[in-house]
Amino acid sequence: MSKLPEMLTIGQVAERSGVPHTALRFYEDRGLIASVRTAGNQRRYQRSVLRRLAFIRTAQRVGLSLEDVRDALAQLPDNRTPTKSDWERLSRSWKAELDARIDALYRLRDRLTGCIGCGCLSLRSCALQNIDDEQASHGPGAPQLKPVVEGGTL
Amino acid sequence: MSKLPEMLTIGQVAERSGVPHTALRFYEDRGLIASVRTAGNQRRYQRSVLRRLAFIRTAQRVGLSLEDVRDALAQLPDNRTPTKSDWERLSRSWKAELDARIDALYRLRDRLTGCIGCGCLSLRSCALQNIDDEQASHGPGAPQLKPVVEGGTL
DNA sequence: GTTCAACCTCGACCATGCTGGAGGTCAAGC
DNA sequence: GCTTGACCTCCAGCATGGTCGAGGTTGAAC
Repeated sequence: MSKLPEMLTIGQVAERSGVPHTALRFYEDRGLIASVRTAGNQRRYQRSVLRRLAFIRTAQRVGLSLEDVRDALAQLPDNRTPTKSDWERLSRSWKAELDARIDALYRLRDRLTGCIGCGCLSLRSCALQNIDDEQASHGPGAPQLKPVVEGGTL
Repeated sequence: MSKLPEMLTIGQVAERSGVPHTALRFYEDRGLIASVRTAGNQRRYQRSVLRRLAFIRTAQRVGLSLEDVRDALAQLPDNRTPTKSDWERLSRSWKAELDARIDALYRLRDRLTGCIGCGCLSLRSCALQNIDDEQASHGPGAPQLKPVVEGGTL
């Protein structure tokens, strides 16, 4: 019957998670993880931080920003075990994001693959031709976008 | 029978591609696109640059770095129409990269989704528990990685 | 009670992927 | 031949996602 939660030091978290201590402080700064402090001002982490970190790192590997991750994790309670509905909310919002990214990747890959099939020497009818659709809402810059990819060479 | 290739100015490329001229110079600097110069030192682009740009932007949106893109595009010839085998090489290398990313996204999503199913109140048997595998080779930092996610709260 | 690794803060610095401005040149239209 | 917008180079700056080091404190072991 452990009443004391057995907190982890930053060094232990770094070692166990594989995340450098510098990054741990950085994540804390950005609100992705939390710690409590000892009387001497040292960080102590709940074990649950390890799972959060695994989450963060995995999400980053697939191209999500720390801000995305922070927003998602913000839906989970800091101080209690997440309920099923906590999970459902997080999961739903992530799923949409992940689905969108998977979809974009598929389209990119399939277009490329399609180009092998079509030979791509005459691109006028090639699937790649319409790839431009993708940038319609891409960041700042010139307004947009007469779809002007004519047949020719890449 | 057009003998003159009808080159585009940087402003035209910016407008048609939606990529700001500042970014175009940046990409050229990094070797992702090429231009020729007029007698007066102004850039002129082949129309094919539009397709390269569409490619670059789409790839970026799915999380590939400019370096990745540059390496991939480097396999295409600058000065002639790509042959089928040029395309096949590019396509193969990209496909592997994209497949890997799609896979990572699927696993992340499915694990999350799986957690709804399992309730995730007792995580000891949850798929998320093993998510740590993913970071085994993740960048610099502490060596690695006793797999220490115990049952508990996220 | 001293030692010494591990911890703290703060600020500088790095890479990537750009944007924006200064100061000057080019080129097409009148 | 002059105007004017589009172009040029170079360099500073910004956001993100960190790392590194200086200078000081903590805490567990001896």
